[in-house]
Amino acid sequence: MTPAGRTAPEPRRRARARSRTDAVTIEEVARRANVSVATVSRALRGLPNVAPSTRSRVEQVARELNYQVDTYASRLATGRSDTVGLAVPNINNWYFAQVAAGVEAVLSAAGMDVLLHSVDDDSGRARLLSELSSVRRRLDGLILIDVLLTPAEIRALAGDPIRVVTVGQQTEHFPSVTVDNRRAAAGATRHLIQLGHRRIGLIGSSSRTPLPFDVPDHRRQGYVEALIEAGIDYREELEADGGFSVQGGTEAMVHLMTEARPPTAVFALSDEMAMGALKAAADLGLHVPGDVSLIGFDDHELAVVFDLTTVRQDPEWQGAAAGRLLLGLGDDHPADLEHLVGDTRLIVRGTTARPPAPGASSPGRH
Amino acid sequence: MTPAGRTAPEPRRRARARSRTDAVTIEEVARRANVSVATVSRALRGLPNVAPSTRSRVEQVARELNYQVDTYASRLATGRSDTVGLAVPNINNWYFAQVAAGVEAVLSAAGMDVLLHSVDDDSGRARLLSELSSVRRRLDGLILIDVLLTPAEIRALAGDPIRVVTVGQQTEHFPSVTVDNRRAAAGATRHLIQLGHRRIGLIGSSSRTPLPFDVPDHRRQGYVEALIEAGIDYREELEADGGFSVQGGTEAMVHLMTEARPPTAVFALSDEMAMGALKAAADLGLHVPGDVSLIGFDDHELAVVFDLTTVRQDPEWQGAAAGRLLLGLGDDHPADLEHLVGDTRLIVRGTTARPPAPGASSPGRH
DNA sequence: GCCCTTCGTGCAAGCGGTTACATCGGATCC
DNA sequence: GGATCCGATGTAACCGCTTGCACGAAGGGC
Repeated sequence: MTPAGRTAPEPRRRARARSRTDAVTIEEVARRANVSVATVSRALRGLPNVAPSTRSRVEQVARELNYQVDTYASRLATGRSDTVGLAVPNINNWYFAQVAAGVEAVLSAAGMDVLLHSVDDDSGRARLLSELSSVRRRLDGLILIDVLLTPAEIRALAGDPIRVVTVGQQTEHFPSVTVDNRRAAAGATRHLIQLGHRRIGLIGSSSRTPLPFDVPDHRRQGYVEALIEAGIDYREELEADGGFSVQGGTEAMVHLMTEARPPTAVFALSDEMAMGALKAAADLGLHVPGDVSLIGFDDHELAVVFDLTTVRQDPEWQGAAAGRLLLGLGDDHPADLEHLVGDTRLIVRGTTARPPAPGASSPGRH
Repeated sequence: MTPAGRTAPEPRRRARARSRTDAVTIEEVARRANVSVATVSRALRGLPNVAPSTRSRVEQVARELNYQVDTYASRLATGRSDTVGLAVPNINNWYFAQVAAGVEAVLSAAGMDVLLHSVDDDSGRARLLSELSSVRRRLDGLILIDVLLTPAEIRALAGDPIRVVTVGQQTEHFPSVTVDNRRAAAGATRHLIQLGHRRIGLIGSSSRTPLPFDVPDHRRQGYVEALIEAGIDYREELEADGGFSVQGGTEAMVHLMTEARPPTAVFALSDEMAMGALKAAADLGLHVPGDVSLIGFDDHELAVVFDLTTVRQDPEWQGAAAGRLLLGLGDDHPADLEHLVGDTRLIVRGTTARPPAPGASSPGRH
């Protein structure tokens, strides 16, 4: 009556429909090379203790048969996947695309697979959250570009053997690649101040998420810091939300420049917003920098075309650096927690100049 | 003496160092739910013939234990990977990033993994070639964006169960998503002709690869076609290579406009090249469209900022469409070989106008 | 010449699922 | 009421590769 009481069915061979190409297996290679599968495995992976003659024979056979290891079988057996996830808010954004390119180049050159994971604010974000645990089950590494993590997520990841590197955002838990946004933004703002501007607008992004999004926050801090340092009051009404998009930049600029007392200079926290602002200025009949100065952030490929003054950073390098960091994070290096900081540099072009008139920050137009 | 003659070693349990998190396995779930692993597998995957009460109990246990199937084990067992490769020349390019975004959105919403594979002209391309066979062993699908395939590669892929969809390029072997580049380009050229232009330059890209790269070729064909139709001779000296980059566009424009008899209008085969050309015009002190008209192709996000006349296409839609095509390519649908053609539309903005003077194509400047 | 290493290989036990087939109890049918 | 079905489960054979351990053949040391 117990299941164990059944007569043991004799082993049967099943003619399972091979779903993929009837690819050659390691067994086939072993047979043809007159060795065991173990030897084939060792020979092909360059492990020691394989006679040179045997190795070359196996390699020969493998080549002839066009044998390719089944990565999934291998991954199952080893527990390693040589796959890293690349989580990015949205790849169709200049900055993220650049970073992604850098990451991909380094990682795929190292023979790793890169799993692209778009984490749009809403649904994607929810997905990451829910998939994080499953993700851990198939990834060796994870590169997070400007992706915010909740404390719970951090805890979950930190307890795992998975290697995590963040770009843009920085936490104390994982190695990271960032730039000194605060300082760079302060520098940009100082540039405007030195030109004589006192009413300096800011096109940024109010984090709509409950999580702190470092990048705009830090840049904003730098902006405020430079103002204070120059004895200029920070004015809330000079700040507008551009949502880090071209369109948003246009809207924010229209908003700022149609106020009762518009700024004489505007700092957009990204070049794309700055370009949108340029459009707004044109629409409003304002000359840049004649009527209003404008400075961006990124040194987007097209910034030079707009002759846009900006703060240069090198996102592709950042991505590559993140990739290298991840690769360096061998099982031996127990998370050195390296925090790389990329360069930034003020690039003065043609969209910034002295304010329209001396004392332009006063309401009188004399 | 034969190996088989050895005394069979008794089964031993190995305390293998679990490389990943000691994740809960299906076995653990089975034990706690008092069922067999088979039942767990069936219950969790929603297969029929599982008692509702059993199913919910299993689901409950799985949730409590935070069980996640090991995708690699699953993939090995089923032979399916639910992973598709996304091969693109370089993601840090507006068009490709857009397409990639579309692909990613559709595919990951369908629960598929997207493996990013950059195929830069040189090394990356070589890699694709060599990896193609191995790729087949781990991918269910492959989306090729503007990637050229050699006949050998096509043959290799076509003989496989892998589903392939191409974007941009079109072959008779795989379903594809393209736009009618020839017609769209002819339309753009006609627009210039109708404005009165007779000397129309072209900023394109001479395929440096031995393979035919359809996109620029087709656009160029459309250009030539429109010229001929209007009785205008095609002149080789009015064509310059912009390499589909901003920088290249600038160089090409400089080249064209410093010729003895420069064109009165220029058609750049991509917006990015057009923007580069805009820069060149500015550098040369030429007014657009006063001195020279300019039309692009893409309707890049920033085209509106430049007030650039262009031909709109929707790369993100194309990517999404490719993703859907791939998903629809079920094992049941035996390659319907659908060829989708996306919309294009002339967007007239401010960079095109009548030529500087009637008969501007004549050398005299009266 | 004998014992101990070192090398080169083979054996077979996993890795964690999936699934063909067997089993079993209760509902259905004459 | 007994044969028949059918739905719910369990058993265990894979999937294809990696790897700890065993083992025989040389090579070395004394």
